[in-house]
Amino acid sequence: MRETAPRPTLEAVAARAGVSRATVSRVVNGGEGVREPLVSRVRKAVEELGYVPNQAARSLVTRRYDAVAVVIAEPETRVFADPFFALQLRGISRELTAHDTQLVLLLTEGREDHARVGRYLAGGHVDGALVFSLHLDDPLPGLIHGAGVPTVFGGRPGWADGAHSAVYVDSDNRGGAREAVTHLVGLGRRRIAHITGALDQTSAADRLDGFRDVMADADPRLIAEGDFTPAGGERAMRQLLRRCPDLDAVFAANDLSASGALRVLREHGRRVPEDVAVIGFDDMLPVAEQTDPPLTTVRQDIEEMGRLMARLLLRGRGDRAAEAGVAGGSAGVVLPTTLVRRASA
Amino acid sequence: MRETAPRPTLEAVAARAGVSRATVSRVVNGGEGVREPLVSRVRKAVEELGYVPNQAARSLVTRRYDAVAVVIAEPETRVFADPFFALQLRGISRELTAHDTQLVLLLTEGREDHARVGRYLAGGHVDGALVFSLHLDDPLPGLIHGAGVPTVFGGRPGWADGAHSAVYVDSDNRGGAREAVTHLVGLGRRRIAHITGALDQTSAADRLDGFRDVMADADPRLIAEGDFTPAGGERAMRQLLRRCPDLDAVFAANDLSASGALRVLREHGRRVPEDVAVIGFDDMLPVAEQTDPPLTTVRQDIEEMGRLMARLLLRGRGDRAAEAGVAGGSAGVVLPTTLVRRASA
DNA sequence: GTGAAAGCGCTAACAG
DNA sequence: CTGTTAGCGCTTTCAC
Repeated sequence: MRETAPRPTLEAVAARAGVSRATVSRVVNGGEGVREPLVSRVRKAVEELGYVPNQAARSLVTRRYDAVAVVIAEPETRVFADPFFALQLRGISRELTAHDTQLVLLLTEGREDHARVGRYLAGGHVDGALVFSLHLDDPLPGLIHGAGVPTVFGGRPGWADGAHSAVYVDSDNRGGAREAVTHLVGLGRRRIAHITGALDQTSAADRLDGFRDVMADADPRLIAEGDFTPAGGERAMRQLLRRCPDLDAVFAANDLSASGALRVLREHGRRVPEDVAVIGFDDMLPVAEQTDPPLTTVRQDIEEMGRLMARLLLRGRGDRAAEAGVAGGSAGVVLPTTLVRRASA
Repeated sequence: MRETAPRPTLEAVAARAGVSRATVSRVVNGGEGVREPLVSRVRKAVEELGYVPNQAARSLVTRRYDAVAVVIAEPETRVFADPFFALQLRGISRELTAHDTQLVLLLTEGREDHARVGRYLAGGHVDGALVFSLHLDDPLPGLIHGAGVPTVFGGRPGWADGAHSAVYVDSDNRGGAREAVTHLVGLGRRRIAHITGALDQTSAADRLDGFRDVMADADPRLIAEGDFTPAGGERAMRQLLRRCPDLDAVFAANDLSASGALRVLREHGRRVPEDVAVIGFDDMLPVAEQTDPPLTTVRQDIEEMGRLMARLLLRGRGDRAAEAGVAGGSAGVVLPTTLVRRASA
């Protein structure tokens, strides 16, 4: 990359407008306390020179960056192709933009990247971090902790040890699952199966808990482990049909696995919902509305979660990691879910 | 957001190691020209204090940022849910990471955001920009031009006026389309229709051109405008069936619209590929492999495109916008496509 | 090879 | 209200 063209400095603008650098600085930062003849002279000079403040210099003294990092761990490659993140990112982006704050996306693909991320966060680039902690054993939270940057987590973090406090935003996974299964029971279904998500993620674990809340004494063979993918859903569904051919309903941990399950059910000649009722989770429109039949599912407002994360961080509810040990106890915001009825259950 | 915890400075490390700031700086930046007793003393001090260089201060003097902006315009909301971007981003991210460079994602949702992006790019945050110019009339390229930052475009930019030169990476959209249609012809199909993409994007226009290359004298009613979405594909397919019930093949501008077309064909009792052969574009696995029947399609290596964009920028082939007017002529890299045969054609 | 000193572009007291 | 003066934390000549 070649050098960037030299840009005019405050000094240059000051000279051109015939004022001091301080005055230009004031005008550029809102113009408070500068009288009229000057303010427009300065504005004119800024315009003519195409002056844009150098953020590095500004941050050096203000210690503000007007930027927030979004950290996404991507151990499996599938993660980013998931519309889930796209939606959450959009929510975040919108909220940040409204606050004139930049979004810096940090993707990590493995442990090698952790150090880089830690350096970045500690190196004075951002005012805070939004972190998606995907897996229970993820070392990332610890690193971010060390960087001493205010942080909000997306989804309930996995470390239940209480050693850290954490601000996070999550959906009511357990409650949503409960509602789905209760709905199936209300439909008169008795042999209700569950296809789990990747159980090293809290969302999957919480949905399984919700299933168990309602089906306390369920046949353990009615629970098959999936991984949030259509392929995983297919695998799990085949397993279930083999183990319990008499099942009459399936609650899948997300819409993607539900779509896989639907495919297998069709393959086996089971009618949905007549023979087997199916409920998903997420209400990911491009999936849930396009399946055959359209999917009954538990909706979570993913974009709103993103927006909320950003809002919490910006409002200063972001947890200063350095103090985390002191406070103890987590401060989570849990968003409600709603059951969306379509044709599959 | 609360203040970030105070971090140790070079000064502190120097004091602790009993050397000057200059020496610490040298060690931190590779340790060239510092003798052994000192270098390890400094390393130790760095370690103990948890020192991380302040990038703002560093950039202020070096004028390097070790960061690259990725600018994505998102006029329609659908854009980001598209796996296309996810893949391209991953390619970019991987390449940048390999060069110890940060990825800063800038999402723009409308003209209001343009100024913000311009300021960001000009404000000294990044060494260059990767820009996805989605629409022909997008004002973004101009703005980025003004920021005077090296830039590589994703996809051939729409301004064909030759006023700007531009470095870009694109797929061989026209050639790929040609290959698809030629394949259909080879299959003995004679009434071949085309569902276009959003024609204000060069990729859609180029694919249409490729279609015409082979079907020079095609019945104009065999061309229906789509918009790269499944819904658009459905609409276009209905239109085509109404206008030309005798069609025996469809080339859709992407897999998503092909999936919509398949749905409509099934609805109308047309067998694929027996009655109507269908070919898509992209080879977006989650779509192309899951359709019924699996989709024959033109593959482009999207992730590689992203990687290549980053590589070009990093290698200094990035176009210094300030000089763009001088050079004239565009420097584009066009990646080959390959036809992937599945069941639909 | 190492340290001293200057200065990157900006903001924030502090005078006037 | 406006200008003057110090730095923010770092790299980089330039002497030693």
